[in-house]
Amino acid sequence: MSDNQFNPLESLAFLTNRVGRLLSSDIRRRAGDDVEGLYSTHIGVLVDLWKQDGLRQQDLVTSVVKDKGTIARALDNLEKNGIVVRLADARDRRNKRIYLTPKGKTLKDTMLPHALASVNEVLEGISEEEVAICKKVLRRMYKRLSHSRQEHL
Amino acid sequence: MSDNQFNPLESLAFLTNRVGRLLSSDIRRRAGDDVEGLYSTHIGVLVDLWKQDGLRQQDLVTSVVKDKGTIARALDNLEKNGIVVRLADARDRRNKRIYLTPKGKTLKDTMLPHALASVNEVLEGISEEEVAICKKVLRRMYKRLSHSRQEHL
DNA sequence: AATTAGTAGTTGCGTTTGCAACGAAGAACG
DNA sequence: CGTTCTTCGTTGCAAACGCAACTACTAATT
Repeated sequence: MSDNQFNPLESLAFLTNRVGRLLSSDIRRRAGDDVEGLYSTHIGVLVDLWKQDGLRQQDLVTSVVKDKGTIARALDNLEKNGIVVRLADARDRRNKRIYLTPKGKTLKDTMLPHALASVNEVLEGISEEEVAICKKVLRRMYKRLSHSRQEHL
Repeated sequence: MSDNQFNPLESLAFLTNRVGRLLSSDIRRRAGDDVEGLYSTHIGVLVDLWKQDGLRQQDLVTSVVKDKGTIARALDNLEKNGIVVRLADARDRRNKRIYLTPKGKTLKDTMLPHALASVNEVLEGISEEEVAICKKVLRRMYKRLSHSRQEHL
């Protein structure tokens, strides 16, 4: 059996899966006590919120690519720990807006360095062009997959 | 807050995570009834076995990048469904070798086309060179992360 | 205005997951 | 040999996950 038959699969479907999981756990390992009780879903949510505060819960579902229920419970957890608050949108009360508390904003300063250190160390020696191309390919895959996903729901 | 601060993170740690998950579920969606009861871990295990039959259980743990227990239970499931068998290695009876049954080998023919179709469709319009670079970067990341992971266990 | 359809979020349920503690088998050392 | 150390696999447990059913609210149609 030829290995070539598997290369696209092996290299992309499963490599992305595995690299993604390893990166998350590497970041957690580095952050250690700083992220006590925070798991990869929480970190994913926080990264989005650090980027833009006040997102709707549904935005997080789309972006983190997990189930509504999973996100709802992750937010329960973050809210219970005083890291975010949920506020109903005045214009459309179906929506809830998620805001970082001061504690949530502080967490950014403690965690982000670990996350950046992890990524930088892993990418050391790889040229910026190559990294840029890799990102571009992944972004494209992401875009198409999330479209075709919505079509089939 | 500058977005640049997030780019490496957003693009790699989380993109890989999300693309990986989307790809798995896309493959499952395409395969439909053919993969009744098979989840992403099972598919990951099977892809490895299709590539090389008779792997040790530990090899799968390393390659699929999940916990020992997770793999043990995934194999319980696959064995119960008559897709693989576990045989103790005669030379070192701590090891168990995992072999595909005829049913497991047949499954390859039904599932692999779906998996390949998914990947090919998602990559359409992206040049082979770019895909190759993307793979190279991911492989490198994978290698480093799995090393640093073992060091810290 | 009333009915219908659609969207956002919550909750119950069964499965999967990672962690940690355990047992079994071999390796290394005296 | 016998003891200790390591490696591979299993199992208990609690947390996280996806799915599906449900509620609350809004939009569209009549």
